[in-house]
Amino acid sequence: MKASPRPYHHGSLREALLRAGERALESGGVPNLSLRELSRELGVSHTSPRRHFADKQALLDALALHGYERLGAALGRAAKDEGTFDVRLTKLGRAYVSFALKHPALLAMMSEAKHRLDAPRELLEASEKALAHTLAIFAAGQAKGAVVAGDPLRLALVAFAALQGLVALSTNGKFKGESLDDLIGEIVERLILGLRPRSAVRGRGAR
Amino acid sequence: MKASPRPYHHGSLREALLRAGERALESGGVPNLSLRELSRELGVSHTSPRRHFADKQALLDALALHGYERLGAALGRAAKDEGTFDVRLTKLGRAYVSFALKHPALLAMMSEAKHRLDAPRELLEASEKALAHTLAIFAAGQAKGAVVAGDPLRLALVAFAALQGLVALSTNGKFKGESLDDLIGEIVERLILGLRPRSAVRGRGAR
DNA sequence: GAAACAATGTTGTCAATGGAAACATACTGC
DNA sequence: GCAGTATGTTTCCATTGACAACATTGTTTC
Repeated sequence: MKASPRPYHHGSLREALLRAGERALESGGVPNLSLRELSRELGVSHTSPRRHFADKQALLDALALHGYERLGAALGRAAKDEGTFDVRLTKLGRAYVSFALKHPALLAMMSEAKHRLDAPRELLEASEKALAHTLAIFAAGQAKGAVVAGDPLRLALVAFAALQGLVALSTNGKFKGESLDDLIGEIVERLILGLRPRSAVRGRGAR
Repeated sequence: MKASPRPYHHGSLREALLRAGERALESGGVPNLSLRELSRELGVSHTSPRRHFADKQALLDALALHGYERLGAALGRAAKDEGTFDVRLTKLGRAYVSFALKHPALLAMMSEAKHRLDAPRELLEASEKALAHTLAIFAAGQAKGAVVAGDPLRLALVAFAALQGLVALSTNGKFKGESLDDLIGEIVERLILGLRPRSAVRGRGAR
């Protein structure tokens, strides 16, 4: 179990803090994550985390970064360059929701951390990789003529908005008996239909 | 300015706490809202809020409730029974985003509060009223044949997901030069197109 | 191999916070 | 007027994040 045979006092406090921190985060959100409580769990003094993370936010940022790396990897696997646009986008959506269901509190914190004014550059970079996968799917879809023309970034944002909302709903859990799996399918399907190329596109709606 | 001429010690501490609390919330999120800080601002002792709100969460719940009432009213005005389905849905979307831009931290907190396991019943009821407006628009749209058939609740959830995502994006603020106003139009337009009735609907996508 | 050095962890301390109990004051209804 | 209640105060406690000074362990250099 122990990755390192205990090179130092504790061994690998930093990783242990990340593990325990994520556990605490998932069971009660950010306010439930206490540096002192983590220290107690790990059997170290209450200031030792400071050696690895300048403050609580630094630990959260590190957790968020790790989260984005895993999310990016999961989306990357799901969005592999195979199949039609519809299939790829559906798989991407399912992967996103799957991650959200497994790590709801982490994902919420990730989003918060990214939106902070002084968010670390690495975090922003990692979060953009997720969008990059979506972007690639759209570019490929346009090349095949499966998606309406236009700035792929803009279209990806449309899809991203829907996925984000999907996640918000899925974290909610139950929809009065609705099957989440079916709901994902329906949302992505509607999204795909709305993105199909058309001869004439109606006006932009009310102004 | 002062609503009541000062009937008691402070006058209307409860309302003052709500006002000051929302201000604090909008400038720094939940962790920035300190009961003691509020008390200082209002010139009362640090435990007086307890007479009106059992704990910090109770104050947050009250703020969230008030927020949902205002949001519901705004959506209700926007979704008035006039115009086509497209126009109504677009107006609803714009109203939602407008609210999100005016009260970003409040809206985020509202969502959190609603998802808490022990969220007060009133809060859930108030939040469902917002969805109710969307639902009404869909029911009317189906009656006119502007929307594909199906459970209106389910379809409203699809739209709600997209709007929720729209809000998540809009709170972000800037999209590398994209105009938010145009983006709203585009998202709602795509949503509408995807919801149009069709003769044959393709499969649900990858499983 | 020993001394300088850096990395890691500890002890002690502080201010701020949320929360609780006991007490004081101002309004209200009778 | 007077009892009762709503509102606000004073005092106190445990927890938390953060900081400084110190101790210990491992590494590097001669």
